[in-house]
Amino acid sequence: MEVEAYVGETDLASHARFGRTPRNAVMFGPPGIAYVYLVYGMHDCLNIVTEPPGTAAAVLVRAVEPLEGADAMREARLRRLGRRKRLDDGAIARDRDRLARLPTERLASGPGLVCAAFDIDRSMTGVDLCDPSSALRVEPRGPGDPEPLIVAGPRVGVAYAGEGWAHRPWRLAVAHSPSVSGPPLGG
DNA sequence: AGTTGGATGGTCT
DNA sequence: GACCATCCAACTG
Repeated sequence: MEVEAYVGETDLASHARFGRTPRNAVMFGPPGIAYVYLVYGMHDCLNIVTEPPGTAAAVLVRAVEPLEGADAMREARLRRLGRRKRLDDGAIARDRDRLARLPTERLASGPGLVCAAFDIDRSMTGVDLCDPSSALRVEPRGPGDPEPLIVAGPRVGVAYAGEGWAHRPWRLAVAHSPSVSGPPLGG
């Protein structure tokens, strides 16, 4: 499990840095709501709005450790790959084989991969992730589960934000989790 | 095992 | 018209 915090309009790494726009409007609303955007023309990324209305903060879900549903995640990722423009039968077979070999803990180990594995796209923006009846939701840790140790490091891919913001340790992950993305972080 | 570059389209100045 | 809160294949050694 791995997330990144984006703390408001003053955070020059955040989509909220331009103020309220059509894309980021949901960030200015109530917390617990999904904000899904498209990066690099092909990858969806899931955020959870985290602060009361008026404060445009959110958490980017960068990686998740699958506890169940691995087969469904493999199917969802294969379907998403199927939307690529060139798809001959050989390429599809190769994708299926690669996904079958991919360890379960790596099925959602990246922000784009989380959305591919859970079949999340921009149409999910606005969904209430705290409503137990939502198809997509977050749930509290089980009563028997121990509180995990959290490690922190700089956020990924935000060099454009400049010295003041780029290396703040707002990338957070469960220590020793097999399901994290990108560069290792301290701990 | 580490590096490089292509894919691909929405968003903002 | 530039820039991405990315992923993966195809190289190098």
